[in-house]
Amino acid sequence: MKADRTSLSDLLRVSGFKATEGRVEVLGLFIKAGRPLSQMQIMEMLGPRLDRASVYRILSAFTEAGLLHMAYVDGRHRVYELPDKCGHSHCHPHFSCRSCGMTACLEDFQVKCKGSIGKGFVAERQKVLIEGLCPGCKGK
Amino acid sequence: MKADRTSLSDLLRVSGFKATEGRVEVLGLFIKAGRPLSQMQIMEMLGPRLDRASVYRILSAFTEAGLLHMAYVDGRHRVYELPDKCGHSHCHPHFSCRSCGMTACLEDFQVKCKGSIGKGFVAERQKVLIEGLCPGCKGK
DNA sequence: ATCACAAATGCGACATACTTGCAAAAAAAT
DNA sequence: ATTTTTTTGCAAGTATGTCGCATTTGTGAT
Repeated sequence: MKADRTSLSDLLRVSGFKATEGRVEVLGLFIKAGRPLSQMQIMEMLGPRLDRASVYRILSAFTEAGLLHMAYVDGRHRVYELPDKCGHSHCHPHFSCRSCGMTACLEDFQVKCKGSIGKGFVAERQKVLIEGLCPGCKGK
Repeated sequence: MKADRTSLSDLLRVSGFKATEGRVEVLGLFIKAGRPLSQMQIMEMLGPRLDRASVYRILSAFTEAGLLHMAYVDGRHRVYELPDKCGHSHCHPHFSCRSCGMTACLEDFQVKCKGSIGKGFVAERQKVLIEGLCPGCKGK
């Protein structure tokens, strides 16, 4: 995926947004990182160029527009990601290390569901989080 | 499951806890409720008999000892439950309505995982959350 | 290119969920 | 019953997220 400012701006405008500097930067960050990001991580990468409140607003707006998904909640942090490889009704699972908090997308891991969720319920999305230990924290 | 105070106290002591009144009440609440509970719900049920901070400490301690699981995060609330029907490496999935926030345990819904989470990673627990609409919010 | 308008931002204040330090109280051990 | 250890209540503190409002910034029209 190309991530130059012009194409990012176009993508934003197509999604109904003004292509402001902050939005271009945040969207570019997600594309460049290729992994889930939280507000805090975004702030750390951008420095004080963008206000905390603006980052929150951008994340909410992007999520509502479908440009981002809230991937999972990590402790107290909401973690967002591009909806790459996520269909309408499922999303790839994630791993989270309970020791160091490190997270990763699990691409080679499939989840099969069986059974009914109950009469009258409509399933729209499926979130799977595997908790455990990463290689670094395993030995300790 | 019997839930009289004496057996609750014994269960607590076996788990390495002092059987204080607050702990007995909180554990009894989970057993009687038979559904996931948040700190706020517990406070509402108990009234001012137990301090907010104590409830948080009890929930943390119980979770660390394996008496409870943190089932999922509902908005800003951490929701806990007894580890009934949850093995070491899997846990029954939950449903959450995106409209009204109502949640439920999915007992008749199995999740099978296939594939590797990666070399060196240790999976300890699996959290599955289905998001969608409940019967009440479906029509709107 | 400039202007005017709608929308986004920054800032400060607020809200909420949770945590921590510490003295007092309650279990358990003696 | 007395001592010891753990837990509790209270109050203050921290962290994450939200809101209102004046100011700034894109954008489309001129």
